[in-house]
Amino acid sequence: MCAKGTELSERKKLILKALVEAHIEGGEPVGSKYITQNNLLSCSSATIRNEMAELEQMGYLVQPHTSAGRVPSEMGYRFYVDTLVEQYARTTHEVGQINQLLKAKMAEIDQILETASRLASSMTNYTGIAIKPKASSVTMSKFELVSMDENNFAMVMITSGGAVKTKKVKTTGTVREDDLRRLAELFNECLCGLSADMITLPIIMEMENVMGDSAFLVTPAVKCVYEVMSEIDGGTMRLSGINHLLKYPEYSDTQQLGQLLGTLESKDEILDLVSQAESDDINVLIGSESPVKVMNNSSLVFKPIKKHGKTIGVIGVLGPRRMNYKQVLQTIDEITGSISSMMDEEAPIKELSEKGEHHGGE
Amino acid sequence: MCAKGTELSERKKLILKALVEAHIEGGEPVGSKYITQNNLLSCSSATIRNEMAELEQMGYLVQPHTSAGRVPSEMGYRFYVDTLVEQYARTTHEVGQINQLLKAKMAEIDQILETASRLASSMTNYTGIAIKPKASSVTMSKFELVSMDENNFAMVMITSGGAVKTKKVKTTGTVREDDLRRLAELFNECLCGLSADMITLPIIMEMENVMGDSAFLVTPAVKCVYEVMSEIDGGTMRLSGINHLLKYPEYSDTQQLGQLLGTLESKDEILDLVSQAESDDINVLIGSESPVKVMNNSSLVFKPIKKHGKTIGVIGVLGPRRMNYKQVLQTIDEITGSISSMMDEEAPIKELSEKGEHHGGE
DNA sequence: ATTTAGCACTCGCACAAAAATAGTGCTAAA
DNA sequence: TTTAGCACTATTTTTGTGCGAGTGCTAAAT
Repeated sequence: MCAKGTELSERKKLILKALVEAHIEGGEPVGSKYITQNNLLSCSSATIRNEMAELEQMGYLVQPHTSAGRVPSEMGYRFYVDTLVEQYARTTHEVGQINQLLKAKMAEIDQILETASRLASSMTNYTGIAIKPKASSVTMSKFELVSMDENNFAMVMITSGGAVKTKKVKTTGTVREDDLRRLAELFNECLCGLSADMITLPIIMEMENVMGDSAFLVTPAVKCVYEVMSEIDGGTMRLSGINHLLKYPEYSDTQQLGQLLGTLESKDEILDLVSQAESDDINVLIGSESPVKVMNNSSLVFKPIKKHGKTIGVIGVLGPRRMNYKQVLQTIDEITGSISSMMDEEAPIKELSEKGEHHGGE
Repeated sequence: MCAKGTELSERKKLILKALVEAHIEGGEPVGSKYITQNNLLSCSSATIRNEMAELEQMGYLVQPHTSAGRVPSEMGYRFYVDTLVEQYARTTHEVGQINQLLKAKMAEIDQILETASRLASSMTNYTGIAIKPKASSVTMSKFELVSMDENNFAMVMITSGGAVKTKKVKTTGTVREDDLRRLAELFNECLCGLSADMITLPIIMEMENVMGDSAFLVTPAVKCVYEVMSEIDGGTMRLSGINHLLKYPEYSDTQQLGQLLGTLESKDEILDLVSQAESDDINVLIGSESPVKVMNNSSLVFKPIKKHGKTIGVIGVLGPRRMNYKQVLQTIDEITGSISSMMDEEAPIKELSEKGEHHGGE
């Protein structure tokens, strides 16, 4: 908007920073006096007042009413975050902990995301968000069919992304192992590489044709493929640590909080939000920068997790606008980093063997 | 506790019922006057007052302070619910809707539960709960290994309960199709029917022995089995419609609400709670009847879903103590009923074929 | 003997006035 | 350019008061 650039004197920056942090800490408007007392600014409250007045004119600060202290405006937060992002240093001492926690739970991608979200929440004291974005177009790269009993078989699908999905299929008639093998072959031939909308009726009919007597297997199986594809497409979102929100007075308006939670649960909006804004690095949405109206006094910090260049998930944190950006930025970055690197080296397989052998010795 | 039996006169019952319902409706203490006016009790407020005084002495009512109306005590609610449970009639007109909604989403058990929880929440306006209880002891009934690429294969496991689970396994060396087949055979031979704690080191070593050169495959694969078993064991809980809670003033104490949400998220307590109380039919926990302290002014209504006599999930509703038990009991019963019956007839497979054919015509 | 009417009494709540607080803006001096 | 001091103002907190809802009791009515 009215980005006048870096017209801020060094002292103004210092004051702004101090004020933002004080406000994050306490949640209340902060006055000139407070700053002179607690911070090492070597000037008097009057000076601060002058500066603050200017900062307010420039749009960085807002005062809720005459004779209240100042509160950072959205622009103020934005400035604070931007300068912060440039400079925040990785204090590596927490990384170890993250790694350990994540490794312990290393499993499917969903689990990782869930754990990461929990982790983010508990480390920052805000609400953690884990998102598995919509995959634009899923295709299958391999099918395998496993018989379970006379009327059921399991369908194992490996997606182009390398994920393994399984569905149970109930058939109307009895299934012979033999037919299953043929069907699997057929699927591998005809359906690999096709996205959901490319599986057309003619293809299905042709397959039924080929299967002859066992044509009745085709439709339910294809239906499964459909389902899995759209399921993966759908996207997922998980929250953890909602209770943290309640600690902050800005969410004491139950009306609004209710709306917010409702919006979060319906997930679509957030899902869109996140997939749009993907800047590949940490994103910080402050207040009304978010298109979701109900998040006006909330901030959302999130960062995608990449594997081989593809986004496979997003980890983030939701909290009041006055969230502790310093800590949050750092934490999110570390968590996503840990996951990413862990993804690349892939499962720490050796561990069980060790565990197993040590087991006797302990 | 002090169950003096059915010492309640018919009129007392009527008054109690009227009062409970009035309180559910409005949320505020209800006085003698209100009852004479709105309900068809043919006596004056003074009489009601006398009766209410007695009811209070007996412990069915409580007055928050002198000169406020009465509020049902826990015991009062309990009485109300108990009589209600005997008599509540199934109004079948909503069942159709439930069936439809559930069928549309018919998929894996997790999805069903999730959908059901959502449904319960939206139909009752309270918070829906879906629980997949801890399975006391899972065993595998079949293994299948599917190669993905040189260093990865997928492991498909069919549990004793008939669920299909998949895990991706990364190996340290190259995998030949041949070895996979052998390994699968071996697993089917050695591990079927074993619960997690029965898979001991000697068994693993023996398998490694048999596999010879390809022994390196065994450990990571076994680890997966472990993981899946404990994962299934774990139990799962999902909430939906948390925002509904906020509509009720009893949750306006953000402090307490926060604790409640925290407890809910950690899920263990609720999981235990539910698996303990399993009376196989509808359970109603009113206020402090629940061992979870933080739920003192909440009620929990839930009912297990059975398949072939085994509990595979629990659907419930959480709300304020003054929840609309009539409606909730009914709804939960209908939803669980729908699911159960749907489970038995199993997937409505024909549908896709129809859909497919109509597809061209539309 | 049970129900009803009437009345005095008790709280809590909502509203209003008053006091206290905190922080600003401005002016004048350093 | 910074600082000190002071007047000003809006908010918050405290205090006080009246109103109303609802009870409990007693006495009359059925």
